[in-house]
Formats: sequence, C-alpha cells, structure tokens
Amino acid sequence: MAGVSTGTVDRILHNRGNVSPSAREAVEKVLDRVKYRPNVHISGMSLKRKYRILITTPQQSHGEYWETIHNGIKRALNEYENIDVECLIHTYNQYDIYSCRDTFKYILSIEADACIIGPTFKEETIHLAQELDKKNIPYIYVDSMVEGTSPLAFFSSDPYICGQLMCKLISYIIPENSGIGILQAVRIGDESANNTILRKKGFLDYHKKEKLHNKIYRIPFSVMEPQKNEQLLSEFFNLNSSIGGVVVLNSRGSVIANFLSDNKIDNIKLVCIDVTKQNVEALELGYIDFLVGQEPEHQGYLAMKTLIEHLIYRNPIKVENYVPLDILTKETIGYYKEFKEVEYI
Amino acid sequence: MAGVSTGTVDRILHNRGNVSPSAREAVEKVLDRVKYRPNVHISGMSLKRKYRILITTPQQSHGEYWETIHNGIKRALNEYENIDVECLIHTYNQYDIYSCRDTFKYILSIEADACIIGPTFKEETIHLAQELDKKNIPYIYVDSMVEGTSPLAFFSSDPYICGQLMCKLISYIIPENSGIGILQAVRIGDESANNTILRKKGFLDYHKKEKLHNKIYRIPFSVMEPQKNEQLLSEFFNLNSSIGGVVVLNSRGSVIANFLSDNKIDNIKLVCIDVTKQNVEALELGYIDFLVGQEPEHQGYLAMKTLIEHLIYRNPIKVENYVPLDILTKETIGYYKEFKEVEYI
DNA sequence: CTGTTAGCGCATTCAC
DNA sequence: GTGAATGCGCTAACAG
Repeated sequence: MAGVSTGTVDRILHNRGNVSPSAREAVEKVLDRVKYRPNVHISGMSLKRKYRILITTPQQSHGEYWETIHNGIKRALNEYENIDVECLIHTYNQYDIYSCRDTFKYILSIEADACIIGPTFKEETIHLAQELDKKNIPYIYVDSMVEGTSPLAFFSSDPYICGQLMCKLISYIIPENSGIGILQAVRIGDESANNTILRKKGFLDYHKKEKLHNKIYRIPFSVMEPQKNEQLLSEFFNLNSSIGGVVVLNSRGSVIANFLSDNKIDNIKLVCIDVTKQNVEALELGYIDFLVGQEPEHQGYLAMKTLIEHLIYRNPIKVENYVPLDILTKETIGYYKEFKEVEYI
Repeated sequence: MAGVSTGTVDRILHNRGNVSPSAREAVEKVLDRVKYRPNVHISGMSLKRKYRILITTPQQSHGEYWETIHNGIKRALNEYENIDVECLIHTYNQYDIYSCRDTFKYILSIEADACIIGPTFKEETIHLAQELDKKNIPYIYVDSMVEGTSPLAFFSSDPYICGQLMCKLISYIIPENSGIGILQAVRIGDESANNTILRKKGFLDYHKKEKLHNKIYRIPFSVMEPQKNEQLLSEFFNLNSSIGGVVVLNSRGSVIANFLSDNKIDNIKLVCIDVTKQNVEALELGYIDFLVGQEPEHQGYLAMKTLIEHLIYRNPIKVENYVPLDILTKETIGYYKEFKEVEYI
C-alpha cells in the first residue's frame, strides 16, 4: 500500500533502522490509516527469538497464595504458546532469609531478558533490584511493591485500602462496643511483610476516621513456633472476653478459625484475607464471615502477559497496577472457586 | 511422524472422512502421544470459513448493564481477530413487548450459525428458542436461563443465591429490629424479569432460614411512570419509620439512593445490584453501602468465546455457567472499575 | 537503504 | 483415499 516491500515495513515496525525517512513516513501514514495492530500470536509463530524469563517467589505449596500466582503465570504462558519463552523458576523459603539470599544470588548469575519477583525480605529484594538494574535486566513485582526500586511494573492489590476494608467489614458484623482482635504476625529478621504493615495502618486509620468505639487488641501469635499458638490464643481469649471479632491481616486466618471451632467459641466473628484452600474451608463452614481476596491468579497472569507483550513490542507499561479486592462470603465462594478453576486451566 | 501427509492429518482432525482406518489409527496414536492441541489463532488465520452470529438483547444504553455485556462480547471478538465472524446485532426495547416480538421475528428471518440471546420476556423467548431449534441454529443465553428451552449454554449469575446474599448483607448493617424495604419492579405484561423473582425468593428464604427479626415491606415503584415515584417513595417512608434498610432487587438502586440523598435521609442503609454508572456514583458518595455485581462483561466475553471455540472445534460445552457475584463497597469499587476498563479495551 | 525469499502451523484445493 | 501445493500474516536471513 505504501509502495515498499514487506522487509521495509518490518524494519519500521521493529525500529531496526536502515530506513529512509521518506519510506518511513509513507509507511507510517498507511499504518495509522488502517489502524494497523500487529497480531501477537501470528507474529510469535514466525519469531525466531527466544526469551528467557526468571521467576523468583516464595515456595508454592498446594492451595496457597503463591501457587495461585504461579497458576496465573502459567495461564499467560499458555495463551502465548507461540512465543518461545523459557521460564526459570527459583523459589525460596519465605521464613528463611538465608534461603532468600542464596536464591537471589543464584538468580543474579543467570543471563535473562527479564525477571518476575515475588518479594518478601525488603533489603534482599532491594539489593536484587539494584544488581538487576546494573545488568540491565528489567523486573516486575507481583504481590507487592518494594519502595526504593524501579521495576518495569508491579501487580498487587492495595494493602492500605485492604486494611480499611477489613476494618469496615468487621465493624459491620460485631456489636458496637465489643473489642476487635487483630493478628499480624511478623517474621523474625524481616523488615518487610510490608503488605501486612500497610494493611494494619489502613485498619487503624479507618477505625480512627470512622470514630469506631471498638477497643483494639493485638493477638499474640508465632509463625516460627506454631505449637505455641494454641496456648497463646487460649490465654488471649480467656483474658479478653469482650472480643467480638478478629481480623487476621496475613493469610493464616484458618488457624484462628480452627481454634475457635475446636474450642466451640461461636460468638466471635472473623474477617480474613487470601483465598487459600484452608480459608475457603473455614468460610464454607461458617467460621470465617468475610474473606478478602487479592486475585493472585490475575496478578500472575497480568505480570507475565504484560511482560511478554513488552518484550516483543516494547510498548510502554503502566507501572502501578492494583488489582481489585474481592469480598467473599459463604454464599459466593462456591461460584468464585468453580469459576477460577474452569477458566484458568 | 505417522508417515502420512498433512492432508490426511487434516481430514482426521476435522472428521471429514475419506480416511483409511489404518491411516487414522496411526495418526491418532501420534496425536495423543505428542498431546496435540490445535492452535486456535493460527488455525483461524488459514480458515476460509466465515461464521455469522446473531445477537439479540435489550437495548444498550451508556453505562448500563447490557452495554457491559456487549463490551464483553466485543472483547472476545477482538481476541479471536483471526476468525472471520460477522455479528448481526438486533436489540429490542425491554419495556415494550411488541418491540421484542418484532425483533425476534426479524432474527428468525436471517440465516446464521448461532445466536446469543439476552432474554427478557419469557414467552417470546421460548417461542424464539423453539423456532431456532427447528432451524437447527444453536443459541446461548446471557444474563439468565429460560426454563423450558435447550440452549447450548447459558451464562449468568445465580439469582437465588444473589437474593440470599443481599439479605445477609442488609441484615449485617442495620439494627436487629428495624424493618427492611424491598423493591422489585415488575414489568407490565411481563411474566419474566425472572431473575428478580428468583432473587426475591432467595431473599425471603434466607430471611426465614436465619430467623431474622426484621419486618419486610414491599416498596411501591413504577418503571412505567417514573414521575410518580418521588410521591410513592415519600409516602412509603413517612408511613414506615422503622425502616432501617432497603434492598433493590433490580438495577435501579440509584433511584432510591437519589431519593434518600435529596430528602436528606441518612439513617437508611442500601444494598443494590449491578455496577451501572449511576449505582457506582451512589456507592462512591456513600448512599449505597453494598453493591452486588454480576460480572456482565465476563458473561458476554465467555458467551462469545465459548461459542467461537464450539463452532470451530465442536468441543462439548458445559450448559450451566454461573459467574461469581461480586460484593463491592466504596473502598473497592475504584480498583474494580479501573481494572475492568484497563483490561477490557 | 531496499526487496526477495523461505518458513512458522494450519486449512484448503486439486490432481493423482 | 491420498499427497503436493498454495496462502494466511508475519519475521528473518540474505542478496543486492
């Protein structure tokens, strides 16, 4: 249409240079006249280039948060089956800072076109990011943003709003004057779990802004020594009988749910986060009243999809990407689950 | 790999016959050994066949429910840009049964490969379905199922569960002994609005099952003569001062929200359905407390996607497809909206 | 700086 | 019944 050959058009489309201004102009005019949009799938078919993408996140265990993120990544890979991308997955133990350091060190020894990071330990992640910057390897975060680094993009829900929401939900369902217990386990030697901190801030700010009367109690809890929790929780609930509801700011809500059910406590409402297998069970059985979801599948899917399209077409990327927060109840969880399973396989 | 030519393989893949049993066997063996999966996009590229799909729904107005369904349909079409499908869209006035009859009659005069139906009037839809059956044109419903017909599939949320959910939500946020107003406008001469009826049933069943104490009032409302509503609502709320919350079972929740705000009534909670532009505004301003969403975009997308894949590969379809019910609040609606817009364009 | 050509996975056409 | 040839939109390698 512009009177030039396919080769020239291709050079223009991919900014490969060696094109005369006149040819370029003619082609570009036609291009936007016909609103040309390249077809990723067919383009991928004839693409010789291979991409190598590093993925590093906490270890995935069955039915848990990180597994779901990886499922989303796989779905995107599946959708772009024509593009030749090699994925190197290296996970670390999110409760062991040494494991994280080792994994990140190894990551840095590999040549790659891009990296998807699921952050946990803040300092380690910043260091990883800086080294990747030096090597000119772009990176994308899933689950949370790490301040002080410059990712291509991040995909997460908004933890501050999440905290506000959880406060709103618990305050809706408990008596006006009862106390609220909040559980926010922090890892040892872990400056991060940043999301949890921001959720707590959102929670407290909402509580203040709305002038709620509920007294707030911090629930003692140990991630490192789970066998102590039964004891800790018993003491806590015995001591504070005015507690009407509990908000769990990390994904371990089912631990509290199980404690309540084991001890036949049924006058305490529960608002939790993350659609893990165990939380879903507790929700279905009525021990959890509201479960907030962060769409981890979607996060993983979008991260990989965005990355692939960026690598191929170098199109600009929006840096901040907040996925919606889902509010789930006993009634709606069934369709939510079924749906994700059907669609995402 | 099976020692035959591409032509033969193609005949086997598409069941075109003219294949010797020996060749078929050899090929099929290889096929499942390598787990062969056809690539829809590339297949579409070389496909000469054109598909014609009829779409008939209530008229779409800006920011409303049906527009969103159509957006989802467009997104699927967009994703399958390689497949040559011609869409004929014929909408009808959902408040005018004659308009519906005319449109359906016209639909039946067209030859097509399939039809997507957004039902409103029950008898008319049943008649349409029967005629399509005679012509061997498969059809899919979006928004709701029409009993007594045999669609290829339907995509909707579960209206009964939706009603239960709305009852749960309103009862959470109002005082235990206050009354609940429910609004369920029924069209004149309209046996359907089936979803609304089922929602009401869900609502009442939940109310009974949970032994809730709130007295239930039916709010008078007219779809046909909206100018009367101001008056009707005034009388209603003056007469029934114990009302603590209102549930709107159709998408017109913003009408009540506007009434409450205009009349400076701020002690009545509101639970509504459908993420329309006006409902979103009312939610953001705090007049609506919970908004339930039916993922209409997703319904439309899945309907078209499923249909395309079925037409091309004749793969079996699941008939019942319930999309999740979304619970939205002032806090979460922002990301929900933004997200849908970003992703679906 | 430019045009030609082969080939990606697939469906179709036609001659054997 | 079968295989060879052509073309879909696109990229890459190469010859000018």
